[in-house]
Amino acid sequence: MMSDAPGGESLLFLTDEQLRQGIEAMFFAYRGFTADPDRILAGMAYGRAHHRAIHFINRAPGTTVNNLLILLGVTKQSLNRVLRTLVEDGLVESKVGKSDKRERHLFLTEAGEALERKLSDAQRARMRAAYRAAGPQAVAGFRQVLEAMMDNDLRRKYQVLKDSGT
Amino acid sequence: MMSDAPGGESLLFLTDEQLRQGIEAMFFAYRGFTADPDRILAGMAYGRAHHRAIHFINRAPGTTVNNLLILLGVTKQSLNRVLRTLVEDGLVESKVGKSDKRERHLFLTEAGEALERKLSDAQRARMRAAYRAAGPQAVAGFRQVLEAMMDNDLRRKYQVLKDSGT
DNA sequence: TTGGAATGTCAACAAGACTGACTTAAACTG
DNA sequence: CAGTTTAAGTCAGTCTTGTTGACATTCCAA
Repeated sequence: MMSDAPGGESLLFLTDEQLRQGIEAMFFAYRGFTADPDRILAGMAYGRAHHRAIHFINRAPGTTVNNLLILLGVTKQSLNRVLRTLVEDGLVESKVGKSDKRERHLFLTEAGEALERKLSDAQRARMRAAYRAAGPQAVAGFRQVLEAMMDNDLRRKYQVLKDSGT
Repeated sequence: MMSDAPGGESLLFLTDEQLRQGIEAMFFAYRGFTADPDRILAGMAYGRAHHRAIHFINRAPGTTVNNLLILLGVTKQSLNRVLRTLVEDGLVESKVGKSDKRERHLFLTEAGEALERKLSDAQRARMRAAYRAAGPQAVAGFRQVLEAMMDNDLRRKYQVLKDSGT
């Protein structure tokens, strides 16, 4: 296993203690990462699940229900509960597919876009501050490690989203 | 801190699109981060909450309930349920404080340590693989951005843990 | 010494995930 | 065309993990 190159840098930073610190950093940072949107949503009848749905519908407008639940990694029953309230409240629109009428394509309404903006403004502000504080080189490393940490199938989906955004 | 060289890289990488990619990377990576322990715990009657408790009790043996719930960011009632099952199952020992009898000091039993090892071995293996794939420089950046993303009070607690481990 | 603060426990409830079984409609296939 | 598969949605029930509220015990300070 262990490519134990003697004296190399690659040994030093891979002690159990270093790895443990990375794990804890990940845990605490994720709390910060979700804190601002959570606060905004706490007032309304929504939670993190709604945020995630809104985020990805905004990111890939017209996406199907099936697509979305794979991306989110939840069951359709779980997603459906969330989606139903969002449609009822007029934040999301669900349109029957043109070529395949079994599919429902999802879009944000204006109200949905407004909430999306509010949530992602808050989250981006924190991200921006962290990026600023750490500097460009750190950001590149951050992204590299995160990508390496993903499961293979999710990494592929992430890449697709990334490229579609450019 | 900022090194805001005009026209430099530090402007370019802060577009909304770049920030959005960082947000999504964080989301997908966290899924990978928790996947292995989740799989292990799925078989037993435990979940992520138990993992977190076990992790931090191992990290700071003798810690009090109050300490732990601040670290975990949950209510004492929520933590208590988890703790109770762990004590009942003989993974955690709870000792009444000597100087202050209101406090309970928490320790892992041998069985608790065994489970801790199993869980953290899996999580560290993924972390190690990600670190290896990304390289030492990327790891430094990763850690910097994560620390900058934490809330202030959590960052302080994280630092204390980090120093105690060395 | 007494009243408030801190620590932890018990009970009840809500959000959000899960599985399993089922329906409807549309698309595909032999 | 009949039969199967796929996409979406629903209903019911369970589990984990979070919440509030009420309460007991212990400590400390006025």
